[in-house]
Amino acid sequence: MRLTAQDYRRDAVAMAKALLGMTLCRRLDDGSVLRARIVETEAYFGEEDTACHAHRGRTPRTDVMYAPGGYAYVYLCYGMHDMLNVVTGPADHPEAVLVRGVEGAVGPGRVTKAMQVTRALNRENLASSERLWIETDGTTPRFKASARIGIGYASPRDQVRKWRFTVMAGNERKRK
DNA sequence: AAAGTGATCATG
DNA sequence: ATGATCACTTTG
Repeated sequence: MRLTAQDYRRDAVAMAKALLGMTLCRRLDDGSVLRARIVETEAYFGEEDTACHAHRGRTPRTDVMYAPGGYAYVYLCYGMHDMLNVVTGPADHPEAVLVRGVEGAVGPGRVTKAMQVTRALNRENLASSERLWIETDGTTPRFKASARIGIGYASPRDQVRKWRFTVMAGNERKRK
């Protein structure tokens, strides 16, 4: 079942957990569809989060994070890797979830490479797009929380927050 | 351990 | 216009 605009309005931390076990779907130009289960995510929460790209305010790049939840935020990192984020939360509060891993492609740059996601999909509407969307089957895996990766520029307090979530081996539970 | 790569943003 | 910095990956 495909996520609707409403589903993306939850806050980024809750959404980062909820996305685990969901299926990232990508329709290519030739009509074929790639699907992969999400196994690792990270939450970035507002201007108050010094790890968040929007912590210095709205810029051309971060503008999409100020949209209401349900859009893709894709940016280029280190000149070679596209990173896929899911914008979440209400309008004007910049929150997003970085998709760090899917089954068969763990690592944010590997996710986009495997799923053929590029900056051409920046600002894509995940609720209505025919090229990129997310589906849930109503189950949720066990997961663990840890510190986010690659945010040495953030304040010590924000570096320590356990906003990285990774699926663990174990039994799935029914999502409520 | 260190290079590789280019957009982005703050500075001048 | 210039330059530092980067939600990383691969190679040695």
